[in-house]
Amino acid sequence: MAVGKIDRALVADTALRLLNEVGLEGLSLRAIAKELDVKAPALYWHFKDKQALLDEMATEMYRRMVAGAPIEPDATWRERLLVANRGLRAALLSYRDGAKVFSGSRFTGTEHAVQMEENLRAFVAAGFTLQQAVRATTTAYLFTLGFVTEEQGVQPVPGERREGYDVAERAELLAEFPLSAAAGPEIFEDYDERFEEGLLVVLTGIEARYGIN
Amino acid sequence: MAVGKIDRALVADTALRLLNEVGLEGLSLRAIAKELDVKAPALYWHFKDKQALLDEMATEMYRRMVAGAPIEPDATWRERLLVANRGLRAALLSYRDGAKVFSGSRFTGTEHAVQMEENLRAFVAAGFTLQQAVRATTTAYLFTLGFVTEEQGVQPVPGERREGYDVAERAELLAEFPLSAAAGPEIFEDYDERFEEGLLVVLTGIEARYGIN
DNA sequence: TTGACAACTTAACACCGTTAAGGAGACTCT
DNA sequence: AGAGTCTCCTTAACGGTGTTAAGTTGTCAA
Repeated sequence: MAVGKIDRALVADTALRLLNEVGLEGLSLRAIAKELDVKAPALYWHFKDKQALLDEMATEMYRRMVAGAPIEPDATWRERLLVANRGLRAALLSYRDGAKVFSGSRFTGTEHAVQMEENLRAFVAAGFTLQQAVRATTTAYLFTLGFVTEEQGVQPVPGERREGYDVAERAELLAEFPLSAAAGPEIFEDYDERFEEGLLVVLTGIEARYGIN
Repeated sequence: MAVGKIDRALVADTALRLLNEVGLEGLSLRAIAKELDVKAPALYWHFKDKQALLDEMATEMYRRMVAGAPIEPDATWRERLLVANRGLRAALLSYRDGAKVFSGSRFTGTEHAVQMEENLRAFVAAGFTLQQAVRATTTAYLFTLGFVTEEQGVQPVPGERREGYDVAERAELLAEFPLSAAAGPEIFEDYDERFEEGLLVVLTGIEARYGIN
């Protein structure tokens, strides 16, 4: 594709684009290399192994999430958690298998700490202890990660559904379990609304447990 | 190893045992087959592909979780969520990469619905609508899944730590971000306590949001 | 005794991540 | 200008992967 010079950012960007077409399983170094008009071992000049490339992809996803969901400096802790977690979900959903790539990787560099520091400062200013601030934010973060992981397991890409997740068929199988059968739509549909609801539950819990306005 | 007949349950059990030695990455069909004194293609007689075997493994993990964390028939909804989620975490932690295997798979059969049905019934009896019941339980479930996924990313097996997660080293790198640096132990240590705390936040949120005693 | 079926083996395919060795081109130093 | 060095890439190869096709063995039934 591209003929110019290749660097880490270009590789990561290309890999992210390809990810949406082939999924994590199909994301081989040879496929990425072909997209860059290069042979697979060339990638080893820029990354020590495939995991390092995945780490860079996750970091880039995080960068785009921060850019796509900016937080106002005077936002309350509630607004911060809402914006950050909605933004995280949106960022993960914008790539096939985004949650898997993200949660299996670690950030490169320390860039991500900018946002983290600002958030912690705001929480502490709002009356949280540092410990409470970390626990509150990670509880919400881990819920979001779990949610999207599950969501993408059923719906790899918004709109298309993975086979074997037909709600009607499931209801037949679970005929002896009426409540479980009836719960089908509540488990495999309406992800947007259910995410909001779950996030709200977590925020409500944080407020009630830590007693901050 | 074993010389007698092989069936799905034995394969899944053997694979789970091997999982703890080699991790998900090292869990090849050839390795599993060797453990059973059989060649790899033999496994295709019992499972249509590797994912089907992983599904059976996840189902077996779930069975052991239910057996290891029994719920008293007259337990309150709070007790149910506590026991179920603590039990889930314990079950996932008892296998290397347990959370990844679990969340990447789907249950075989309908056996899991027994427990689900009983839980939903109890929640509805306690005053939840079915929708609220499902949302409450899945919110807690997804938090637990996210938590253990992250936990096992840092600590593949309780006690041993993955490289690159040294808290002191991390604090140096994040010298410009004092709060983030100080948050290190709160992010990478004390998983037991932090899980309890997060779970409590979720339960508190459920109670407050749905207004059930 | 023949035939069918279950449960396996052998051989092979296409693909994977990764390493070793080397080569083309640009840059620097004398 | 020439030699040397460094960057960035290629070619070739290694051992491994999931999976399929075809053939083999043993067991039970008609």
